[in-house]
Amino acid sequence: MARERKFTDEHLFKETKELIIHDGYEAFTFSKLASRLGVSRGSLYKYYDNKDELISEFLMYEMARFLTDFDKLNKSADFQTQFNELIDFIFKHNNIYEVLDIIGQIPAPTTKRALNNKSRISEYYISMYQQFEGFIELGRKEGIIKAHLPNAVLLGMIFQIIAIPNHFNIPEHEWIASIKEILSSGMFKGDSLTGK
Amino acid sequence: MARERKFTDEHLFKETKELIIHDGYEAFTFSKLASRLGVSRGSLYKYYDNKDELISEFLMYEMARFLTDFDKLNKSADFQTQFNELIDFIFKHNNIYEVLDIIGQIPAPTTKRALNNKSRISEYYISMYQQFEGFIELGRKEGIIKAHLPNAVLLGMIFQIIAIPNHFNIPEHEWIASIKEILSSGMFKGDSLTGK
DNA sequence: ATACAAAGTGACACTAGTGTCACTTAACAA
DNA sequence: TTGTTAAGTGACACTAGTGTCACTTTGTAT
Repeated sequence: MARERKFTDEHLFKETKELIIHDGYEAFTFSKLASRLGVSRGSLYKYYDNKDELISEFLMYEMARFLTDFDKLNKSADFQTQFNELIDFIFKHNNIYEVLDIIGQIPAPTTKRALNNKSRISEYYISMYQQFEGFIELGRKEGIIKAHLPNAVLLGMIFQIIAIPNHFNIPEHEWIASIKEILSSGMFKGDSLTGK
Repeated sequence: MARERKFTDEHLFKETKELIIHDGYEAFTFSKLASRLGVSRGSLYKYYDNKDELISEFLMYEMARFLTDFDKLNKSADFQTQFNELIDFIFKHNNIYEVLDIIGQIPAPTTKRALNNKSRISEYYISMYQQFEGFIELGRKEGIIKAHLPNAVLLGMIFQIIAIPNHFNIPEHEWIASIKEILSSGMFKGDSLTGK
C-alpha cells in the first residue's frame, strides 16, 4: 500500500548498537545513524521523535532479546551445571554490560513513549535481577555457595567479569576457564588459605 | 608581576574530573567547565588549546598522583600483606577505573602537547602494569597464587572489582572483605570443589 | 605614578547538531 | 491509469558548541 522501507528495525538497532558502544551515548547522533543506514536524517524522525526515544526503544529490544535467550537456559539442572552455563551465557552476550551501562546514562525522558519505555526497561532489569537471585539461592540451598557472602557482591562480581578487557588476547577457552575457576575457588592455592 | 588567577590547577582538575566522570568524555565542554570555575570560556584557552589537550593534561595529573601514592605501599612485606594493602588501595582510588577508561576514549591528538602527553600517559600505564606484574610474581614465588592462571586474568579481575556497583549500599568494610575473600578463595565452600 | 605583563572578557565567525515541514517518490489497489 | 498512502528528502530556523582576538583589568616591580 505504500513504498518499501529502506531499512529494517533490526538493521537500525544493529547500527545504533555499534555507534553507542563505540562512541558513547552523548556522541550518538541522528546524522551518523542516518548515513550508516543510507537514508536521510529526516526520515528517522518518521519513527522516533528524538534520540532518547530511539535509544530507549533500542534498549528494550536488547533487553528482551537477552531475557528470551536467558529463559532457554536449563533451569532444572543442578547448581554446578547452571553456574557453568550462566558464565558461558554471559560471555556469549558480552555486550550486555555496555548495554546496561547505557541505561544509567538516559536523561529525564522527554516524551510519553520514552517514559513508558524507561519504566518497562526497569521492569526487565528487575526481572533479570530476580532470576539471578534465584540462581544464587539455589547455590545456597545446595550448600555450595558460602553462606555469609551477600547476594549483591556475588552478582556484582559475576556481572563485572565480562567487562574485563582481554588485552593480551588470551584464547577464549582459557580466559573463561580461568574466570570460572577464580570465581568458584579463588586465585590462591588451597593450602595457603589457612593464614589470612 | 601579573594579576591573580581566579582558579588553581587543582581546582580545574577537580571540576574536570567530576564533569568527565558524570557526563562522559564527549559531553565535556569548555563552557561547562568555565561556568563551574566562575570564569569566562575564553580564559581557558589561555592555558589549553582544546579539549584533548586539557583532558590529556588532567589524565597525566591523575596518573601521577595515583603512582606516587602507589609507591608508598610497603613493597617489602610478604604477599598476603601486600595483597590486602593493594585491594584497600584500589578502593581508596575508586575512580582510577573511570580515569583509565577515559584514556581509551581520547581521539587522535591534534597538538604536539597532546601527543606528548598521550605518550607519557602510556609510559605511566606501562609502569603501573609492570608494578602490578611484579606483585603477581611475588605471589607466585611465595607459592600462594595458583601457577596456571595467566597474569592478564588475575590483574584484570583485581582491577575490575572496583567498578562493581554497590547498588544496595552494603557497608564498605563488608563489601571489601567479601571481595578479598572471593578473589583469594572463591565463592564456593571448600568441600564442594572436589567435583568438576 | 606608571608601565608592563599575565589574567580575564565578550563579541565574532564558524561548525555541527536538532526538530519541522512542504514536497517528491514508489508500491499497490481499484 | 490513476488515486492513495506511507517512505523518504532537503531546506529552514534554531541551538550549542568551537577557536580567535582586540580589548580591559589588576597585581607588582621600578
